[in-house]
Amino acid sequence: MKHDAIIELLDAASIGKKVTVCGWVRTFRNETFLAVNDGSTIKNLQLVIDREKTDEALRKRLTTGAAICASGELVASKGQGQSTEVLVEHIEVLGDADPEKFPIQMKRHTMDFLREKAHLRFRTSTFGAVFRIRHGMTFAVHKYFNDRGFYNLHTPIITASDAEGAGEMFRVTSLDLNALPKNDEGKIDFREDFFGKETNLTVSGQLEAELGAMALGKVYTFGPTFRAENSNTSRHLAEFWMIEPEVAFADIRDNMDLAEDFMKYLLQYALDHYADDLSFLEQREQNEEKDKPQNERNEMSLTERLRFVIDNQFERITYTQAIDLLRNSKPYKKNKFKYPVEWGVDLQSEHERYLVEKHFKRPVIITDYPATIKAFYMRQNDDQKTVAAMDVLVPGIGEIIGGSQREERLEKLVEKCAAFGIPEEHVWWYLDTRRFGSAVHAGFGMGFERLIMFVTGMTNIRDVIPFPRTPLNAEF
RNA sequence: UCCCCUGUAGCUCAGUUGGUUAGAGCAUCUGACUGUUAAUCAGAGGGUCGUUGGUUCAAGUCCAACCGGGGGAGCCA
Repeated sequence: MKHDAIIELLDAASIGKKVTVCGWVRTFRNETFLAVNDGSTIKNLQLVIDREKTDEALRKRLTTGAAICASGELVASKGQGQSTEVLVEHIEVLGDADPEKFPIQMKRHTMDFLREKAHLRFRTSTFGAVFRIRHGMTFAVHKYFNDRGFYNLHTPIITASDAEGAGEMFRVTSLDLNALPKNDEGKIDFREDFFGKETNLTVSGQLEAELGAMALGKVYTFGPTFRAENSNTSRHLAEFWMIEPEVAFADIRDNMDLAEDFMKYLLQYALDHYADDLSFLEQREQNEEKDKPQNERNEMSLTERLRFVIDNQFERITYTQAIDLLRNSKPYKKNKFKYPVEWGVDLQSEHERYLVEKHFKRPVIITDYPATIKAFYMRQNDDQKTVAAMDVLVPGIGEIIGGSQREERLEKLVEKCAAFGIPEEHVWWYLDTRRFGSAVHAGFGMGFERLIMFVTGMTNIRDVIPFPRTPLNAEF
């Protein structure tokens, strides 16, 4: 069906043309003014319908949610709210939307309600904006890396590697769950399973990405990731998308530089290409915050926050410095923290929030954590106590990036495997990269949905992915 | 998994120390009006108060269990 995208028709340059518009009705005012949206932009196009020339039965079908196709001349609008409009000569209803039953109305809905209508929430301005931006960020991720000589690597989604310790895993099997084959010890005999061994959905593509980096130099993965944790928070999903660059001949400092530059690039890309959507989301956020007490509101607007991150250096401190800073902080001295602040214990949310939101008021990169609280593959520092790990924390969301310089020394890595109880025969292929032509390398994982939260100002991660997967929720 | 909050009309919410026939705005329907911007005006319909059980002369209101939703914590990205 040949038709014009609404985003093209809002431009005065198209005035005078005969145009055809297909889209969904947002409102129908005065039995004359039809606001139509086709997803090409957050803005609606106003169609002006001649009551005299349009029969009543047809007009009655122009209800919120209906799909229509109309043609006519694009003219400069006589009204105030828009620059152009279409004088409709012919209009057809492609799909009716029974107004008694269609749940999406032209007014404010709660995010809760729309989450239960995930199949229809795309029709709202908010979710239209969020998912246009999500697309833009996907594209920008690939563009950023491609422009800098990285290769996109498709790491496996089904994996037999269970050594990463990144969380509970979803099992993948083709066995008949009602008649599981057992071995002599009475345990499930995975030799009879599809792959002949236990397999799961991936919790990270990192280990495989490292293998690629040790030949291609700079690689990145961007794929779905699965965690079977019983997490019920506004920033966790059981199925989410993660970006994992991995770079050979790069140390922790290069890794931090990459993370910071990457984030700034993405935010700038959003500002450059999604100004209309961002300004709507900024307005939405301000409306939401009207009901909140002053101290819970954002000090800066959405676009101000994005610009602030772009224009300012990320704060870089070590874990040890963070501990010192926290122990000298007001809330610590006044006993406001619930959890202890001691060297060797992981930082709690309340501590990270204090550092990022109260003390520095900007993104913070914390490095060099105690080895005991970080993964086996992170490179041991010369102090023997800490590893070259880094977490990037941003206001409102917390950890958006986690990464490290990888342990490239075979003996050290073998020691770590033993210490973490990881059998060498499970990771022989990973260790091989350290046996043959090992080199300094580093990488990180960025939670894509957490990035989208930061860019759009949405406060629940379930509202930045089309169909969220969380405990007890796999509808749609 | 733990802590806190919550469940009343299609939606967003009121509902007093337990007390007649459970309300409002929006949406819907009917009518009016017609250059409107979430149009406006008038009228109408719309409820097993999440479920089950208990206390009571009497439960939307109090208690318990269960189910659903949200926020926070942990785990992490």
